[in-house]
Amino acid sequence: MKHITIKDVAKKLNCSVSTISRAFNDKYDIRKDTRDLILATAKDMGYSPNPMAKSLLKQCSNQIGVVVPEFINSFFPEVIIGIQEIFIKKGYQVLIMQSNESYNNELENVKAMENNMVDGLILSLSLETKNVDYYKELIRQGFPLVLFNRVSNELNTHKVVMDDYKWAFFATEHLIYQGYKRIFHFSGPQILSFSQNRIKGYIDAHKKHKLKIDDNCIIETGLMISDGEREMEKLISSHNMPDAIFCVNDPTAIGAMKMLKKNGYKIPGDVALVGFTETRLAELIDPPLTTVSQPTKEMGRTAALLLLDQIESKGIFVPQTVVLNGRLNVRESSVKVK
Amino acid sequence: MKHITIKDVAKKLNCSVSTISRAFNDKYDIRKDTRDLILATAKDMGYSPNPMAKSLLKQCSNQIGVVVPEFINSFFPEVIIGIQEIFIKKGYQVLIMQSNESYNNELENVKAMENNMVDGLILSLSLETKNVDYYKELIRQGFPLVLFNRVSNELNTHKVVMDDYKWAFFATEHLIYQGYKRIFHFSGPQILSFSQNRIKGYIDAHKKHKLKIDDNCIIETGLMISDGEREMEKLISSHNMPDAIFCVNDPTAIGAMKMLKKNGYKIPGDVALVGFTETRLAELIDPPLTTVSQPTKEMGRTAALLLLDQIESKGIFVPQTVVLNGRLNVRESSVKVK
DNA sequence: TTTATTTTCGGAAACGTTCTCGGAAACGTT
DNA sequence: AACGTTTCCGAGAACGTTTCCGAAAATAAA
Repeated sequence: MKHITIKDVAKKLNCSVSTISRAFNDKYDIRKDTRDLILATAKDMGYSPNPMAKSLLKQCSNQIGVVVPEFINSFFPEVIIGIQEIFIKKGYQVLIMQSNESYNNELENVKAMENNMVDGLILSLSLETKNVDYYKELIRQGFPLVLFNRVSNELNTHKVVMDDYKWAFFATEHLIYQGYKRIFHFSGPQILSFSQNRIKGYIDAHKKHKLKIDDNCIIETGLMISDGEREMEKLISSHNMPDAIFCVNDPTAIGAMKMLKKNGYKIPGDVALVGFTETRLAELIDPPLTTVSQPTKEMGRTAALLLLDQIESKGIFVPQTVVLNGRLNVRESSVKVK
Repeated sequence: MKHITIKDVAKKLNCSVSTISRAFNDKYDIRKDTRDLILATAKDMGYSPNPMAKSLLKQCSNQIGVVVPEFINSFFPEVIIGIQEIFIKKGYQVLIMQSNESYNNELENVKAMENNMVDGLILSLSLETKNVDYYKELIRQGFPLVLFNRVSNELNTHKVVMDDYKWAFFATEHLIYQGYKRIFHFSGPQILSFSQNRIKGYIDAHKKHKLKIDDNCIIETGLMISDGEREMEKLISSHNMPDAIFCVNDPTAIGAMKMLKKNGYKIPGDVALVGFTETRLAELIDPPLTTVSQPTKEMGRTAALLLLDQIESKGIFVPQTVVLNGRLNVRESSVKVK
C-alpha cells in the first residue's frame, strides 16, 4: 500500500526531483532523452504524480463538484452525464454529492467540496433551501458557481434553466385546445422559482383563451409521486373533480394517475393529465404521459461550459442565464376522447 | 478567494501553529482556556483545517469512493443512498463516479479515486469489464475494496450480492406454478456472475419440475431496455413465441413488454413476463411487472459497513461475501389468465 | 530552598509536489 | 585562450497541516 513518490523515481535514476517534475510537466529546460528515460522508468515503476500534493501547492485541484438534491429520478443523473462529458474531456474530475433534498446536507456537501478545493461547483438547490446567504458569500468571493434547474433569484451567478413559463403555457394551452374546460394545476413548492413560473404559464394560458380559473384550481402539491397521490385522493374524496390536470412535474402526474386508476377513473376519458420534465417513466406507463421534456444532457453540458468559462477566465465575468428550449411530447394521457 | 490558514490564526493569537493544531485535534497537552480561545477566534475568522494538507500528511483522506456503471436506473442511486447513510454518520465523504458501462472509464475512475487517496472503494463492475488484474493488484496491496452486485469470482475481497440463483429459481418456479410451459429466459452477459447464477436458477427450476428446456430458450440479451426490445422483435418476426419469459432484469423485461404491446400481444394473456431487480418502473408500467426486488439501501449499508470494518481494522481481514435476501413481488404481468 | 514531576507550549521535520534561482557544463565567437 | 551564450540540471523554498522532541513554566515533593 506504499505509494511510489517522485523521490523514489529520482533515487532510482540518480537525479533530482526537479528533473522528474520537469519531465512530467513538459518543461522546456530538459533534454529530450532524459525526459523519455524518466517517463519510461516512471511508468515502469508505476509512478504517477500525487494530485493532492499538486493541489496543495497550486491551490487548485482540477476537480469540480456537483451537488444535486436527489438522483432517484432520471433527471439529475442525465444532467450529470452531460456535465461529465465536458469535464472528462478537459481533464477534470467530477465529484458528485447529493443533498437528499435537505438544506443541511446541501450546505455540508458544498463545504466539503470547497475544502476539497474544487475549482468550481455546479449546484441545484434542495427543496428545503430558503437561505442562500452562504452561496452569496461564495459568489462574492469569486468562487465559480453555476446553478441549474433549481435556481434562486437572489443569487447573481451563471444559471441554466428552461423556459418554464413558456412551456407551462404551451402545456396548458394544449389541454385547452383539446377542449378541456376545468383544468387544475398541481403546483410545486412556492419557494422554487420554477414553480412560480409554471403557475404563471398556467394562468396566462387561461387568460389568453378567456377562461376563468376557480380559486381552488391551483393546488400546492409537492414534487414526489406520493404528493400527487395525496392531493388526488383529496380531490376524489371531496367529489371536486377536474377534467384535466396540468402537473408541475412527472412524478406528481404519475402519483395522480395511480390514484385515479385505483379509483376506477379513465385517463384521459375522465381526467386528462399532463406532466413536466421528462422522466424515463413517461412513455412507459399506461397510458403514456404527455409531458414537457427538458434537454437534460444539454443542460449539463451548458452548465459545464459556463463553469469552465468562469474558471478559466479567472476574473471579471458577467453572470449569464441560459434558457434552454423544451419540447411538448403529446401522448395518450391528454388527448380528448371523442 | 483567499483561504485562511492555520498560520493566520496563529499570527492573530500570537502563538505557534502547533498550538492551533492541538486545539483542533483535541490533544491533551493544551490548556482548556487556550483551546477555547483558539476555537472561538478560529471560528470567528472562518478558519477550518485544509483537508488536503491533512490527507497529504496522514496519507489518508477520510473519503471513500464509489464507482458504479450507471445511475440512470434507480438501482444504483438507491444503493448509494444506503452507502452514504453509513459514511456521513462516520464523518466520511462519499465521492461518486460512474463508468458509463465502460471498462476504460471504470479504470480511470478507480485510479482517480486512488490518487485522491480515498481510504477505500466500493465498486460495481461495468458490463465491459473482463480484465480485473488491476483490482487484483489493488487487493494484493491491501487496498480496501468492496464489490457489490456486479462482482467477479476472480477477486478475493468483500462482496455484497443477493442470492441470484435462489431467486431466479423462485421466479421461474412461479411461472411454472402458473401453468406456463414454454418459458424463455432473456439472460445477461455471460461474464457477469449474476447472469450465470440466474441462468442456473432458471434451469434448475425446470429440472425440479421435470420440464424440458429447448436449446434456443436461453437468449443472451443484455441489460438495457433496448436489448429487450431487440431480442423480442427477433422472436416475434421469427414466429418463435414463448408463453412466458423470465428476464434477467427489469429493463430487458420492459423492453420486451414495449415490443410485445407494439405488436398487439397481450400480457400476460399471450406472453407472461417476470423481471428481476426492482426498479421504480416495475409497479408503474402497464401491466405492473412481476419482479424480484433487491434490498437496495441495505445492500449499500452492508457494503459500507464491510468497507468501514476493513478500513478500521487496518490489517488481516477475511474476505466475506454477504448474500442478501430478495423478494418476489407478484404482479399482473405473470399471473395466468383463466 | 532545592529537586523532581507535570503541564503547556514552540521549533522543526515531514507529507509529495512545483517552481525559482543559480550554477555547471557544452557550445560558439572572437 | 578567453569570453559570452545556451542548455540542462540540482538545491531549496513553498503549499497547510500534524507530530515528535525538547524546553520553559508551573506545580509537587523533598
